Amino acid sequence: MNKDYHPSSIEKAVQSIWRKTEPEKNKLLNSKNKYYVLSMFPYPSGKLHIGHVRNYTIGDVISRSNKMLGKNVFQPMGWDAFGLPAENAAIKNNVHPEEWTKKNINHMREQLQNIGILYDWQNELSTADPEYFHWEQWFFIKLLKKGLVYRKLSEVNWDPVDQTVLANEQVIDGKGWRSGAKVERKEIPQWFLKITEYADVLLNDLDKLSGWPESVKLMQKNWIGKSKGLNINFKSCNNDYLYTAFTTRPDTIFGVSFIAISINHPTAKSLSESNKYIKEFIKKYQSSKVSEEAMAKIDKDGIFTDQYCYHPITKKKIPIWIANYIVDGYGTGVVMGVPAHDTRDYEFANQFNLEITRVIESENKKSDLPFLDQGTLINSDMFNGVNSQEALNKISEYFVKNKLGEEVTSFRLRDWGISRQRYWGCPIPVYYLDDGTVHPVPEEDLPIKLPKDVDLSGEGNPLDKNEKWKNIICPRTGKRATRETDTFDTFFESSWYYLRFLDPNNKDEIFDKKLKPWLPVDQYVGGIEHAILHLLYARFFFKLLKDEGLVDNDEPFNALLSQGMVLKDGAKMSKSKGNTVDPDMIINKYGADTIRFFILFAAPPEQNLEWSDSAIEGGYKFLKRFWKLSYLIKTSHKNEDTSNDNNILIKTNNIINKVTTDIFERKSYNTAIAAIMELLNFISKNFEAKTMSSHTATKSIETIAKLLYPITPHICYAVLSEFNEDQALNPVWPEIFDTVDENQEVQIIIQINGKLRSRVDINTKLRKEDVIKLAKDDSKVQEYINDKEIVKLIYVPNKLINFVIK
RNA sequence: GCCACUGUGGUGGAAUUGGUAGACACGAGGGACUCAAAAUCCCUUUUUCGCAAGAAAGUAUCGGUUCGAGUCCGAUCAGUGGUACCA
Repeated sequence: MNKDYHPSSIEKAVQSIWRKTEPEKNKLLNSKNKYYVLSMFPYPSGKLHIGHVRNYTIGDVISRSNKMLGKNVFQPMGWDAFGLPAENAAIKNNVHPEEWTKKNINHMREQLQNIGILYDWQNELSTADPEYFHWEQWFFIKLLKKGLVYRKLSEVNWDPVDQTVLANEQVIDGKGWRSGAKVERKEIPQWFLKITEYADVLLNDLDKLSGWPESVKLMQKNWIGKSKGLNINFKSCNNDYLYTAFTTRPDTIFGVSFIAISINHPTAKSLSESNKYIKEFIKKYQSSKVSEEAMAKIDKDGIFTDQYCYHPITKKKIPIWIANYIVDGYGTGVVMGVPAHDTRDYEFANQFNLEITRVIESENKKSDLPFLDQGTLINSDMFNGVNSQEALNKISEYFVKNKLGEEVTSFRLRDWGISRQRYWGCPIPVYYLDDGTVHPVPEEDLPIKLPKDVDLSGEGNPLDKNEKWKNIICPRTGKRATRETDTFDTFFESSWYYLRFLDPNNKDEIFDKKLKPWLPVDQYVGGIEHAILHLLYARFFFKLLKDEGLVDNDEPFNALLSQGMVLKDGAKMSKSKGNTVDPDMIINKYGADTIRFFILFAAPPEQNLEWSDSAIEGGYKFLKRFWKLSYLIKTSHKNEDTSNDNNILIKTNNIINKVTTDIFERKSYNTAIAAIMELLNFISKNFEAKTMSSHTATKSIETIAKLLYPITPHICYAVLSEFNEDQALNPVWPEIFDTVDENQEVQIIIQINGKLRSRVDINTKLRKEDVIKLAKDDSKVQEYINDKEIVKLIYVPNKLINFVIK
């Protein structure tokens, strides 16, 4: 054993041993005791960043620790290879997206291997590989035939100069990132998947996910946003047109003082033809970004249409306004304005001097407007004095009975728009005949591959411009036809990759049904930023797969660890912000074990971690001390003094128990590491003071090597191979040692009126009365009690005594 | 704006079920070793007062519940993530 710790040579040697260990052939055919650990696969953006290292180290700790328990662990890795950055790189540096992506993948694979993550590399996949997206296209056609896919007009950010659709990220201050042109909203036909048909089951099945964080489930629940309410019809005063507004608060119906419609509402559009002010208003707000966030933050503006509709009960005339803050896709694009009881309506009404009528009174005292809670109805005709809860029912009944509206269940969730006007994505496998009809590509012609030779200038849609690829002959009729030039949203690929990981090279089917027992994923690990979209889409996709009979479970991910972000300068690390940290430099300087150790020690996995490189040295120092102590124990003369051994084993056992719960149950790696450090310090002191036998020292250092093995596997392999060579490659999780249980003394605290005043050591076997007597006799306590009366006494066994005195 | 989360020493964090706030580290200060440095080791390190024993204050802010609150409740402030075309 070398005296000094040389991580680079140790790590290289150990990694080469791991590589040489033959992967088990057809490992997945045996699913007994299976444990499927999945870390979210990366977008191959070029280099791994610290966020990746954190994610994959956590996944590896879970993998390796469960392997040490004897589980049959599967941990795959692959590449979410389609996406926008590849196209941006192509435009900027004139490299083909495929070439760029492949180069990145090769580099990042090497980086992952340098960190020492134990992946089943034989199951690697890339979503840009036609063998992968073949089955995505195949499945899409099944969904199309089932009627779960449809086309409709939908708004996008349009760059009028580059003649291209922009992602929200590419719109900066309302302008195109490349051209600088003012972005317009434009409606184009797009493909949608009917996720709303699954809204209820996606909501209800959240209850089955006991291994998920409550916060993620809550976010998904709120995102789906199921609400019961009323669609209320407001009849136009000019004609028979009905403005239908959805509300969850029919109890405020008497407070309606205006109707607001979106700038895309048919009425707004038709009025703009004859009214130049309305036309200008619409034009002004058509150039804002298409995002919920932008809409919600926009300064409210509106324009009166000069038209009215009737209040459905009072028949009063209500003005109709066009407002810039009404979202089209949500609800009906019509809002009934109740300023007294809605924040946004209140703001709008104040701005344009519209009537504000309070119709709900708070229970106790008068409260400020807008008043959002429920209460008692006032100014509401026959419903005065009724409370909100009751009024909701009564008013709904009234509306239904008089055919003025209907009860509806509404969801916030919208259908999933899956088409993108981009090159670097999976082609949508349909084509169009000249008569406009849409046809799926026959199964035997799949996969539809991307053409290599494309013009990636940043102007227009490369596939649409590629006449050679686009124009085809219909395989069924022999007529001229054109391919769909849209590609899939990249969330499409990441919605089912966990399935394909089981059988990535299968050329005949999406995966071999014999591998079904490996589902669902036992532990999924990934960033909290995916809490809603990716995880919801993947859950949805899994339900689609189930309905197709391809899988048997309800949910794809049994347990989820949603890891916090690694922030730099207070913000998410991303290439576009230029605040990434390259882990290579740290690995070169300190080794992979140090970076693994540090990243786990720095913060609990679920919390955000603000990166700073100053503290990493501490982890390195610890590993050096671990190495040095191992060396000393290995090489020093035998010591047969066993007098303190029992205490050392008791301490070791405590730490084994602590680390076991921290790693397997709490997933609290920072505290597990702190406990291991504490044990090393303790043993180190005793060993130097020669207060423990060599035999016990060996047992202790071996225990540390095993406890630390999932976290820093290279150094632990090297240490274990010195003490217990059989276990170096496949270590077994340590069990506690036999010890002599001595009478336990424990320190309890004594409080006077809840304030800590003294401590006493007691034997745990003492009776309550004796402990109290001991406490009362304490000199400090006597000083405080003096001749005061003890009003109350709190006794928590082995913890504390609290005297409440007067 | 809305939804979710977070806020504890100079810094990262610990306190697992409401019961000793600051474990374990980083940094800083002092010391040992050395010709010197690096490395290593030892001591101190929440703040204020005090030679000390000790006392008081203290977990973003304000308030509440409780014998007892970092932990529970209400309000406020700040930061982070998401907000449907970044992934």
